[in-house]
Amino acid sequence: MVRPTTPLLSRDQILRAALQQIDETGTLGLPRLAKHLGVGTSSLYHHVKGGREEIIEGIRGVLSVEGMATDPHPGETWREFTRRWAIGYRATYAAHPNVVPLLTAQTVTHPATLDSYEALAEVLHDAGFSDAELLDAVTVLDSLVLGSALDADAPEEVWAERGDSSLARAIRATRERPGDRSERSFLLGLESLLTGLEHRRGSSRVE
Amino acid sequence: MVRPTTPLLSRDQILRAALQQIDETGTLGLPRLAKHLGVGTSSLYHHVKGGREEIIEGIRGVLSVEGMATDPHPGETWREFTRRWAIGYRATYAAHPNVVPLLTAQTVTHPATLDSYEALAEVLHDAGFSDAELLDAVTVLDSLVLGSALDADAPEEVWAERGDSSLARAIRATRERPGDRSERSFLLGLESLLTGLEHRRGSSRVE
DNA sequence: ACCTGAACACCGTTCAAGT
DNA sequence: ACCTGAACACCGTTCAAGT
Repeated sequence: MVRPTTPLLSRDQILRAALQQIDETGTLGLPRLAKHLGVGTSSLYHHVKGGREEIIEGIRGVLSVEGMATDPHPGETWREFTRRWAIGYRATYAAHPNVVPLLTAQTVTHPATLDSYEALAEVLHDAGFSDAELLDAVTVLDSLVLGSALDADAPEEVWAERGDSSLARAIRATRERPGDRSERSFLLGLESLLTGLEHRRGSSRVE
Repeated sequence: MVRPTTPLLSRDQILRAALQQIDETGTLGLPRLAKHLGVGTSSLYHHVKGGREEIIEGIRGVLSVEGMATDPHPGETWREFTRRWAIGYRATYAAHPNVVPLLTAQTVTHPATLDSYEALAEVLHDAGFSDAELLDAVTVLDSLVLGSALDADAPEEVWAERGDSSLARAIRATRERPGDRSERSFLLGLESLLTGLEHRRGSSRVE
């Protein structure tokens, strides 16, 4: 078959299959992906002209749409919105830990992702944060979220194998799913940051 | 020449050249690296048996030795040591932003890096942090540092091109080297975390 | 022990040919 | 517009051969 009457592929289908492959294997291989879709490798390029890079950026878009906050609820304070923004952002990436390293290796260009950052910036602006404060806030929140998503992925067996050490002992002492520890310390960090931001905003406020 | 009387290569030499190549080009290619060293690609494997992966892990080791704190100074409080640990850790990676994505893609196994985490854990333990608190502290600090190192790498032109937006406006309003913003918000976040940790330790202390 | 060159099994991307 | 198969220029890794 050369050109089917109804397309065998769609952009969305490719992104979904790619995400699944990354979740399952930790890597993205185009030949493997095409095979899984029952198609030749070069066929992918008809739906995703930018190739591998565009596929990864497309996945970022899918995840952003699914998990990142964009609109403040009525009556929501900046602190509530920011918390919701950060928690949603992190949860989405923590659910697909293997994609995070791929995403961090390339620049954010997807509109859905950028829109979500913009929404956070606007909420902070309306709450009275100055330009500089707002920039710091977005930056530091982004850092914590990304770092936490990477951490959620990190295996802790390395420590178990090290035998006697404070860290190994602490890990053994608090038996739980690694993901729980990662999430709990993220939430702890998030509240600390929110408090820190609130305090700083107060200190340089004009009105 | 088949086997020179004095070796053409050394492990250290390879790691250094690899780091330089990543700094300059953003990627690590073994054929390119070997060519730069004036040697065949397969020669690398005599000094670094684990190949590409071991080279990257070796770079992590070099950077850890150079920049991560391991021993508390006399009279240093846990907060002072933790601050120094985090700042050194981040500065080292921020100085080589291109290596960070490569490092986050693979598990930490280098002893020098693990030793540094262990040193932090011990300081916190001695300061009266419980196992659970200590684990949270190390995790959240690690997250912030890694996330900040990634952020330091992110170009902000993306925003400039977006025209009118709160974030773009804020970036234009605070003209400065991007690295400065990144470092400043890291320091802000760090102090917030330290305060948060101090507060939490107090709340669950026994003695 | 250390270097070489060839060989192996892969990559991602492009493109002419076909409907 | 959409799929194919061949072609291109790469990868990282292994290994026998050589000193």
